[in-house]
Order: sequence, then C-alpha cells, then structure tokens
Amino acid sequence: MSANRGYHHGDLRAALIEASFGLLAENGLHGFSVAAVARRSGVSSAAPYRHFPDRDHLLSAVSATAAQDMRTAIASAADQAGSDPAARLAAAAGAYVRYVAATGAGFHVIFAAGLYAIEDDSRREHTRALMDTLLDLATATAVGSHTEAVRLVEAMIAVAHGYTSLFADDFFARNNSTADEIAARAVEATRLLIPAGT
Amino acid sequence: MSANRGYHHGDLRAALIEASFGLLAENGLHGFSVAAVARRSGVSSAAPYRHFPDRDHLLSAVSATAAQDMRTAIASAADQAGSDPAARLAAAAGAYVRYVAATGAGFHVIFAAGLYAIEDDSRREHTRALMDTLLDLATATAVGSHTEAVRLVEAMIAVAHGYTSLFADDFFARNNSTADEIAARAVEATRLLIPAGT
DNA sequence: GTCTATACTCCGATAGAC
DNA sequence: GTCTATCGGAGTATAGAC
Repeated sequence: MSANRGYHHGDLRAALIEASFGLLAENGLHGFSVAAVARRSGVSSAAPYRHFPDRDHLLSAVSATAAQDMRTAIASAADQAGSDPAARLAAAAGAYVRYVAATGAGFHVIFAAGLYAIEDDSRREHTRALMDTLLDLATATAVGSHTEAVRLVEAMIAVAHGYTSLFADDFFARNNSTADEIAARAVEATRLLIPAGT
Repeated sequence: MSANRGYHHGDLRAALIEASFGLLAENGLHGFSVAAVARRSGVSSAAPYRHFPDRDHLLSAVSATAAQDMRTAIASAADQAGSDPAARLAAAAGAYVRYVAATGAGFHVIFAAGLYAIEDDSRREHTRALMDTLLDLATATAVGSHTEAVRLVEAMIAVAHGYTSLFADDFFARNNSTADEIAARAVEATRLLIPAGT
C-alpha cells in the first residue's frame, strides 16, 4: 500500500497467496508450483523465495488462509441454517463443498502431506480453530460422547470431501451439475448421518 | 511363461501394470510415472514404450484392470452381505474402501483426467460393467426411479471415496486407524443414506 | 526486493545399437 | 524387446547483479 518501492507489488507475499488459490481452483494441487505461482503473479521464478523459504512454506501460508476462510464460511452457513443443531452441521458440509469448489483448497490442501512438519503458528491456529468449530457443531447434535462427536465430524467431512473430489474430477460432468447442486446433495447426505434429532 | 526369450520378463506388459499398482498404493497418483514404473520393474525407462505408446495408455491399462478387480471385489462383498438390498449396497462401499486402501486405484485413477479421450475398449467395458454393478445394487433398494438410483450410487461413491481420500492422506493417522475400520465406517454411513428399507 | 542466469533433478519420449 | 544415450521441458532452489 504505502510502501510500493519495489518493481511490481506493494505486497507480493499476499499476491502470491492469492495467485495460489487461483491455481488450485483451476488445476488442483497438481498444478500448484512456485514457478506457476510466480508466473501468475507476474514476477520471476526467484522472487517468491524472498518471501517464503521453500515451496512447502508457501503452501503452508495458503493452508492457513484457507483454514481461516473456510471456518468463516462454515460458521456463517451454520448461523444462516437456524438453531437446529442437525441443520447447522449439515449446512457446514454444504459450505465446505462450495468453498472448495470456489477455491480448490480443501482438506487435501489444508492438511497436505509435508505441512505437518513445518513450523507455522498461523497455520496451526487456524486449522485448530476450524476443527474446533466443526467439533462444536457436531457436539451440539446431542451426541453421547466426545468420540462420537469426532466420528460424526469425520463422517461429515468424508461426505463433503467425497462429493467435492468427484466434482473436481468432473465425475458429474454429464449432468452439467453446478457446485450449488452438489453442495445441496452433501447437505442432504450429512443430514441423514446425524442420529436421533428430528 | 513359455516365451521368455527377452532380457528380464516373460510378460513385461503385465509386470508394468502390477508395478503401477504398487506405486499407486505407496505414493498415490502423484507418484505414478513411466520412469518410476520402469525402475520398479527393473527395466530401463525406455522399455515400457515398447508396450504402451505413452503414459496415458499405460494408465488406461491400469484403469481397466482396476475397474475389473474392483467390480469383482464389490460383487463378492455384496454376495457375502446376504439378500437385504440395503446391506448389499452398503457392503459395496466397504469393498471400495478396502480395495483402494490396498491398491491405491480408486475412481480418481479409474476415471483419471485424460483417460476419457483414449481409445481403449477393455477399459470402457470394465468401467461400464463396474458402474452397472453399482447401479444394479442401488436399484434393488426399491428406489423410485432410475435418477434416484443414480443419485444413490453417487452418494455411496462420495462416502466411500471421501473416507478413502482422507485415509490415504493420513487424516486418521492419530487414531491409528486400519483400512478395515475405515471401511466399516463407510458401510455404516452408506447404510444411513439408503431410504425406506428396514 | 526483484531481476537474470544457472545448476540440479525428474519426467516424457525418441533414436539407434544389440 | 530391451538396452544406452539423448533431447526438451518443467520444477526447485541458489548466486550475484541492480
């Protein structure tokens, strides 16, 4: 902003993260590379290394941002779903599908292999907050124990991630399905996985 | 077998496909390359090109084998599940998880991008047979229409594929979960998605 | 802080010897 | 049918100029 004394950007770091989301949305994790991110940002392939020591640290920053934004999207969807705990958790599955369809940054990115070894407090905080939010939504559905809540969250994630993966791989291509339609199906399916309530 | 006049194999083509499964199981689709398959088979990186014109044709042959074997595994699991249509379809989800955990060859491999463009009658027959088997299992659960059966198959695949993806990405690592445990959860979840019956 | 240039590795694919 | 050798392309990462 105020300090735009460089060649191209006032904040290349932020621009690189933003470009990463674009790449992930278009080509998936497979299409993510420091070189491609640099190209998309209009800088040389060496420039990113002034802001991130290596590829995994850039991906870790993307992961932190994704976890934060996804948590916001899920919390917002749950609130719009009203007060019924089952409806709120199911809505979270829909928010997951829509977020990943738009950004390409699902759990396979947020918890990508190799990221666990990286020291990145921001990422750890945001991923933990995301999981806590999901766990709270599951616990509210009158499950009997913490273990059951964890199992329910995992089931909900499996459904959401499964639909998302198939959608990203064009498995529903013949149907001309939209992300919103797939999200709606993930909501329905998640609703069926929640015991007892209504 | 009888014609082992070459350097290493009597049937390098089959050995390459077998090696491909090993690579997929260990490193996923990301770790699949003609060079790596050749290394694992103990031949030079040029040898595979005598049996497959390019990378995608090798992958297509792997896809055909995977579709055939997965269909067999699913049909077998359904038969062992008895006569209840809902239990049979749910068992198919478990078979999917176990097969992909063992081989790495899930729908993301069987229907991998780029394969659709390849002319490979074997692959087309086996993938079609696989989908027909799943559709038959879904139709038997007293669904109201063909569209509903398709939707049910897609939901079951989403659940199975979701659990499988998370398992492959070590998402359940802290729990020390086994493939059989994850498969059992996929069976339970699928069972909940099936309407009406019992 | 970004550039150009470069070294290294890996992969896909081909040419030609045997 | 398999080998060695090679080319071209893409990616990670570093060195040094500006």
